[in-house]
Amino acid sequence: MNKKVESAIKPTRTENYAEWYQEVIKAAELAEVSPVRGCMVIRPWGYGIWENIQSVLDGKFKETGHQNAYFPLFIPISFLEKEAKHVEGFAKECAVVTHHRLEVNAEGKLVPAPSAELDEPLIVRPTSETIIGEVYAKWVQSYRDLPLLINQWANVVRWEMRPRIFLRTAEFLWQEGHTVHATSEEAMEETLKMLEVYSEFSEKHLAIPVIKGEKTPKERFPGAVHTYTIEGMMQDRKALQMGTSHFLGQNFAKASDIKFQDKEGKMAHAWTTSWGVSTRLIGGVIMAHSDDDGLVLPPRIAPKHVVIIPIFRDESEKAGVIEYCDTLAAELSARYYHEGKVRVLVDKRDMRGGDKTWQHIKRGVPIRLEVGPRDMAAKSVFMGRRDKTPKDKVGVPRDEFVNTCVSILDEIQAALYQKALTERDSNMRRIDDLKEFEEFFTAKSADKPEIHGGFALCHWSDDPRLDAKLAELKVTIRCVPLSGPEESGKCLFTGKPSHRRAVFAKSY
RNA sequence: CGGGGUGUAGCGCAGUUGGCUAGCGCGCUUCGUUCGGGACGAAGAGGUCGUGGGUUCAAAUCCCGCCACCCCGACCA
Repeated sequence: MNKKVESAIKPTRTENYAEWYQEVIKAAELAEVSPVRGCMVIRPWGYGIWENIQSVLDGKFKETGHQNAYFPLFIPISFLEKEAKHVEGFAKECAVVTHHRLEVNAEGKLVPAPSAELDEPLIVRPTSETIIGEVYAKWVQSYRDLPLLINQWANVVRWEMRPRIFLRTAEFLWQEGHTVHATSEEAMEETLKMLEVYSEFSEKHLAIPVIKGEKTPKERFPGAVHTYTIEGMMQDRKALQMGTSHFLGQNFAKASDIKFQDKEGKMAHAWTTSWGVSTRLIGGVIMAHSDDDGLVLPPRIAPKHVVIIPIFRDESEKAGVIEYCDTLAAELSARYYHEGKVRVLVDKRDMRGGDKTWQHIKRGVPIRLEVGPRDMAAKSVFMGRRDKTPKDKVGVPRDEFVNTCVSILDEIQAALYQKALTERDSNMRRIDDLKEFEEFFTAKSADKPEIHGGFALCHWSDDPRLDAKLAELKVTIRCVPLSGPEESGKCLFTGKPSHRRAVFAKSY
């Protein structure tokens, strides 16, 4: 009986990472492609993760003094035109609304009515700096109106040429914070404060270690003075930009004419910031933690923490087992776990236990309990943890499980973070030699590249030779880490003096 | 948007030198046997072959257009 261990997801990560990613999404019922080009349908399990992300972040935004508001989906084209770099950055990926009515033509087809053409076309927001700026200009009159600290939860549209579910879709969900300040210092403080909120959220809730850093001028948000980022490493060792926070200086304040009168009665343009994270985070969670049996969810954002699977032979056993499970579920649901309660599902669906179990494995539920007549008699539960192998299950006294459930969830959370951190750190290194750099980022088999590379910390300079080499290796500068110590060195590519290392990686 | 690939049942695929009523596996429904486990047997349900045109006695199959998805680029959260 030499049964080969088969993975629930095929292909595996090492066989074909890109395909594995999509299979996990399918198997876990997170999302699917929609009938609309480039857009995804987020299924209940995937949306449940987003709701948890939202609820935690929303709490943090409010703790840091922000309020939610909502601004229009449509933006007049002329608004976008106000900031030159901003136009350049977004114009080529904008959806444009040109008409406000349809009519039936001679062939019986619905077409935009020529008589209903808009005087000024509207774009569907790719981001809201310009429309919000326009409104803020009216709201901000005096230094007493500042700071203005607002966030909005919204959908945005960027007409992407190459969509990938959660990572890059034409429409996606996000939050965008937009703040206005009286001084440059205050705006910068806000920018970095929100970067810190993101980084803490990523590490504590998503269990993904991140590097906080500043984007180089080439990678900056269109119109920003400084763009900060958190960069996480996925299991294929590529970097994922998981959140950004922008110090916009006075660029947008000038473009939208956000002015205020200071204490001395002088007029001045304000200083603004913007910051956001999106449903891309779900893609990050998938790629950072999942294995060849499917999704693995950090408990703190899992839609369900515990799934109880009742096991019974026939109808005569059913009622008793279900009751035992319901009572257990009620007790567990009364326990506090961080921001809320323990989220429990009793899976009573009429289907085979094995199928059910595998489904929950593939969906990444942190703890599975299988409960049958024998467990009832022994006052115990049979527990499987998603951070262990599917066969690794243990019997635990029922009451002990109720009492330790919350700490087990914390254990799983910590284990996932630790694993991701170890993985990240073992694939991150300082490189001071160009040859080593090239080897680091070159796959051994060119036709079917294996998982390789990682984060390279290198000295650098702004130079065309560097750009050419990076383009050749398909590597980008992810950021210049904020915590990076000043140290003198030489640019890897030009030999010019450098005083700080940047993170180099392939990326999504 | 450039290069390559794919579109046949819910999913995975075969059929594609044009030719009977379009097939297989998984899944689904019902019944039975099993069952601390992704079971087995039997009987069923389910398809205008991505879409629009063309060629032909005859098109899933050949030709042209379009659309969508996947992969590799360029761009980006």
